[in-house]
Amino acid sequence: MSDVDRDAFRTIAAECPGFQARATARAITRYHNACFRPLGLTAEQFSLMVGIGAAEGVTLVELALSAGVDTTTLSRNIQNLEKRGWVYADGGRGRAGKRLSLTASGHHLLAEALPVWRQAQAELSRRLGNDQLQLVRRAMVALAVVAEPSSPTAPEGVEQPVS
Amino acid sequence: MSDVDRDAFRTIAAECPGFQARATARAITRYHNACFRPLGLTAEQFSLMVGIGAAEGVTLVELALSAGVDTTTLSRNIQNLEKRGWVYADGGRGRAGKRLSLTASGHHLLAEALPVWRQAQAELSRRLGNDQLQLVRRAMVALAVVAEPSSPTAPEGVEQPVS
DNA sequence: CTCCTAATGATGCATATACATTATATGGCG
DNA sequence: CGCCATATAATGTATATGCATCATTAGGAG
Repeated sequence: MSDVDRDAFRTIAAECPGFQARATARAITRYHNACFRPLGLTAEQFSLMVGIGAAEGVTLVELALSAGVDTTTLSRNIQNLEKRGWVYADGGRGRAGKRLSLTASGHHLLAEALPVWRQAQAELSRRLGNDQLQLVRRAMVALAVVAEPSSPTAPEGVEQPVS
Repeated sequence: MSDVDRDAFRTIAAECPGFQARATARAITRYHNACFRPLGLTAEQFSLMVGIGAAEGVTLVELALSAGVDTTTLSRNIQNLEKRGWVYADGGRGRAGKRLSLTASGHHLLAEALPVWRQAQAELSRRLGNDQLQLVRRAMVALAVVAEPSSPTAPEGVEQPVS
């Protein structure tokens, strides 16, 4: 192994936005998981329930698109929420789609989780500064957009779905 | 469900940095996975092998710390790389720690993956602009730092490990 | 020299993630 | 009215992730 290789590897480790995106997602997910743990809720479960509460009756496909998650992943995650009685699904296989809504139990739990999220958010804002927190969120939105395979300018070697 | 609740949920969905960090990490990981798929390599496997190649002989604990990943997660991910014959581990249980290095096979694979990564990186830079790409990476580093439980200013309810 | 503490690695369990594939139902066309 | 192409959900398989816990080993105290 030459020094050239080692330097190349160090450069990549320091510059790869994908590596950093994963590391950051892991860190903030651990943070939120710890916050929500007393409620028996994970960060991702909270996000999905918020997404459903924000648009009751949303279909599985719509929610998957807005969350940037594969429909098969969302299918299983929603099944978990259904098992716990927090989410109710109307409809199933077929063109109509599976329409999602919060149960009374789910709505109650989410009401308890809201102040927990607000405190966690306030703490992040205090540590990083509100301007910087908004800036990083918007920057991550922009990065996700250009990384999407459905972006109008796909990289070579990444096939576009024929529509 | 009142309109107040729905608006609150929409605000949270639009403002939560954790949700966006996960969505962005998923998107860019899908992008890199597609790039590395012809090599039989995942984005995370690439990142770990780059981390090992950048500091041969690094211990499992050190690599976990630099990658911001739990040691138990890294333990299993490294086992996967060992099974494939890309990584060699010297030492094991005990205070000495498990020292990691690339095998000849792993080094060869990584050499093939380097130009693939560079092209993917160049494509991202072209789409987002190099300044913006560097900005978002640095912003994510900052977010990860303040979200770490080991941060000097922990949020209430998140215990610090007694050292 | 022996024992014990602490650091380290691995495992059990649960959730999360996505590609490939299968199962199902529906809307439209003949 | 019946069939089928297509949209949708679910499942099989594999990787990734982390907490709680267990297993192992080395370093130090006595």
